[in-house]
Amino acid sequence: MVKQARRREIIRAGTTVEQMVRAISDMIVTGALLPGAKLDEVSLAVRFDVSRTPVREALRELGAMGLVVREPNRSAVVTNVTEAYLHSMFEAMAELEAICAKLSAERMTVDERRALELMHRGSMRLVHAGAQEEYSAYNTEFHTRLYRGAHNDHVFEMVTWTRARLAPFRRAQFRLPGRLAKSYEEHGRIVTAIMRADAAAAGQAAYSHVEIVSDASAVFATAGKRRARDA
Amino acid sequence: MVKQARRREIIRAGTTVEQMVRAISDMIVTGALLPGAKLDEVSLAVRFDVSRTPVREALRELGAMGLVVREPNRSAVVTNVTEAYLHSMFEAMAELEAICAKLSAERMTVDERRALELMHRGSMRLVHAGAQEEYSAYNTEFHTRLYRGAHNDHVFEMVTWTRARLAPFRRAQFRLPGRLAKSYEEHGRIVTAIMRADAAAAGQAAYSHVEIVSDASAVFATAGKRRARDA
DNA sequence: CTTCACCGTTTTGCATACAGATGCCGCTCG
DNA sequence: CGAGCGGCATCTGTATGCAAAACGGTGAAG
Repeated sequence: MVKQARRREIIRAGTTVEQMVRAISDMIVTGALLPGAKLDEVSLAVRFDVSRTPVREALRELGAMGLVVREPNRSAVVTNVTEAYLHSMFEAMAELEAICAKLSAERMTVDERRALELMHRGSMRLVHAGAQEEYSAYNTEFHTRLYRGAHNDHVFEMVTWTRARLAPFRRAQFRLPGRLAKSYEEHGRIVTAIMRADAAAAGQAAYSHVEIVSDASAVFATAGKRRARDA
Repeated sequence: MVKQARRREIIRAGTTVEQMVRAISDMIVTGALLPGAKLDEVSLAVRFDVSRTPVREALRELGAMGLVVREPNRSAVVTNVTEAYLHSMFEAMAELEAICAKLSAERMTVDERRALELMHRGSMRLVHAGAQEEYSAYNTEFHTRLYRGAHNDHVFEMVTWTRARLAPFRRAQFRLPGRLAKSYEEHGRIVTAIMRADAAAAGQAAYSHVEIVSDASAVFATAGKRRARDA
């Protein structure tokens, strides 16, 4: 503890709360921290080389975002959800994607449309190569472009938030054989509708593109007995 | 400060963080705290009879909810938004209401449908009486029933969150003459569609029921010079 | 008259200390 | 042998103190 104080005088060490929030939420989203994992304040404080005070603030913020669950006098826990809630998130995601696609079809600038189409075409090779990692990156950018193209900041926030909460539960997305090609084809349908400014078609294509999976047994298995409580 | 410690031994005084979050967010939502108002930690600490630590946590949580804006080394400020962002929230609200109405038309139980219709009919008298306060309460319950009737918890969270953020900007809702009757009639259209399980009609009726108003000049006026900065 | 710089005051950010709550483990008693 | 209980270890919740950053006002220079 004294060491810490001394160190702060020399290097500007210690992380800010914002950085911690980012770091922890990244760990949750990427699956480094699985649903059900306990986040005790002291360990985190040591890990980030700060005192418990900023850690607590970060955890509270994560709690407000829904990434962790906090009960009084108990450690924060990476949020685990019931299958019903998971299903509701996927369904909501489909609706949000549909809204974004619809609005994108109506509002994207010429440049945005062109860029979307270009990127989409350019990544066809990833499908043939079966490059899962790279395709996943392309996929993220594709969807982000849709979200931005809607030109509605609040919708953007909602969809980003939902996507983050959903991320821990769909990590193995492109592992299944043929999923890449199917995804790419569905993207193509969305792109076509947007280029035609066909809002209804874009919305439908985007809605059906979201795989509404409520089976998270793999994740639930690792989370163990927490499962029942988070209802 | 010593006084505080002594007092805590006698009465269980001091508010919990959760209570403070509730209290402050209520003040923001009801308009007791106008957009642009500064929330300094010490004043709040005194007001709630706690130290700055829990106040800071409450403010951080409110920040994560979007009700206050926090910049480094600066007081938290009740969120003010640009007209563009305000517009995006209203538009998002319309989309969310449409989703809820659509899903309600598909999924409400018989009891839920009956209760909705009964409440709606029962409050016709409020329109004739011009009872703005009571109508406002009915209105809130009406919409909440729609949100619940969608049977989608994540959508419920999003719509509740959006409504809370929007609340400070539409307080004078039912003041305009004829607005009550118009609102009631629009509700009627939604109810009818839901009773018929006509999802598309319910969605459209709900969408057009949301008045997309992006003129918040009244609120902005009180917020003063903060207005320009919150972009 | 305006603008910029400097210094004291105020306020935030964080570390630390302490009190209360929770959970665990062994002990005792039935 | 099992169930209930007490005490200890651990962890959260909050108060407090200190350092650093921002704000405000005054004065001097242009």
